[in-house]
Amino acid sequence: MTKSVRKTKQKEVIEKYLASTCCHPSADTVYSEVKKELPNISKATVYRILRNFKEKGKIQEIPTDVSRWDYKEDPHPHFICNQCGQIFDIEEKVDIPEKKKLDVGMVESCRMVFCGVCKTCK
Amino acid sequence: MTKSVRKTKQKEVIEKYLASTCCHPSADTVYSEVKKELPNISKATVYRILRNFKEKGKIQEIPTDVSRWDYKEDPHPHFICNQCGQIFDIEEKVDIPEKKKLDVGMVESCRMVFCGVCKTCK
DNA sequence: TTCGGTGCAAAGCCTTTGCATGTCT
DNA sequence: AGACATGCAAAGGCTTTGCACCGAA
Repeated sequence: MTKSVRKTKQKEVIEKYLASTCCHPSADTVYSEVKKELPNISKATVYRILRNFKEKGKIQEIPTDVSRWDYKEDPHPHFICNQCGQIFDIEEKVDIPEKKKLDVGMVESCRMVFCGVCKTCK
Repeated sequence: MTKSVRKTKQKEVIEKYLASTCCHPSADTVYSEVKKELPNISKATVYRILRNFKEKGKIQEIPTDVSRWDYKEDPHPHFICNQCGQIFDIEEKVDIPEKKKLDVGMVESCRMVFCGVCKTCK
């Protein structure tokens, strides 16, 4: 694993793209988009940088079959539309038991995904 | 996709195993365990049957990197220990917004995974 | 007999890794 | 210069698919 201590064009462009979009891109989408600006970038680099960003807490991974990435530092739930497949951020308060004590142990983090049909599709 | 209308030894043994265990097995674990009783069963069959059970609502898929399977009909949160990797069922009430209306749309289902360190590991 | 289910092997997909080359500091 | 990051291709790991054979109804 890289230590990710140096500034590189690749990191810069990927971070810029993540910050600019609100479409919760997959690694593959990040790759295609960033490739427009850096035609020689490799998929491996995208994966490595996304992993790094995640470890730094700069982005969070949304657990779906295909991992998608969210440019937000604070963890929050997501809503996946069963019809169009789009992913939405949930801004509304929904009792996330961060730092909560459950019987089995202390909750340090929590991933929450809601599924349903979004307004547009309905 | 199979229509899953016939009783087969494979389905029977897999269901029996799922019902008997509380270890949230992965597809691969199901395969190894069931293989003891049905040495000729193939992995493809295990995957097909697990998918069927899920579609029937007989089991639920827990979203992790590797899918694991839970023999329960009612959806409930899970707790994954960061240390030993074990998965626990959360019995305690934690406001699951099933059938709840969010801004983006109507919630039909919800997947919730808590991470932390379990009592035993601590 | 019929058509769904199974086993096997191959293919698919997403992601990671090994290694030589390039490049920040 | 030296450690770290990247690109490329190959390998990995999990899951699905194609196809011929098997077997429940």
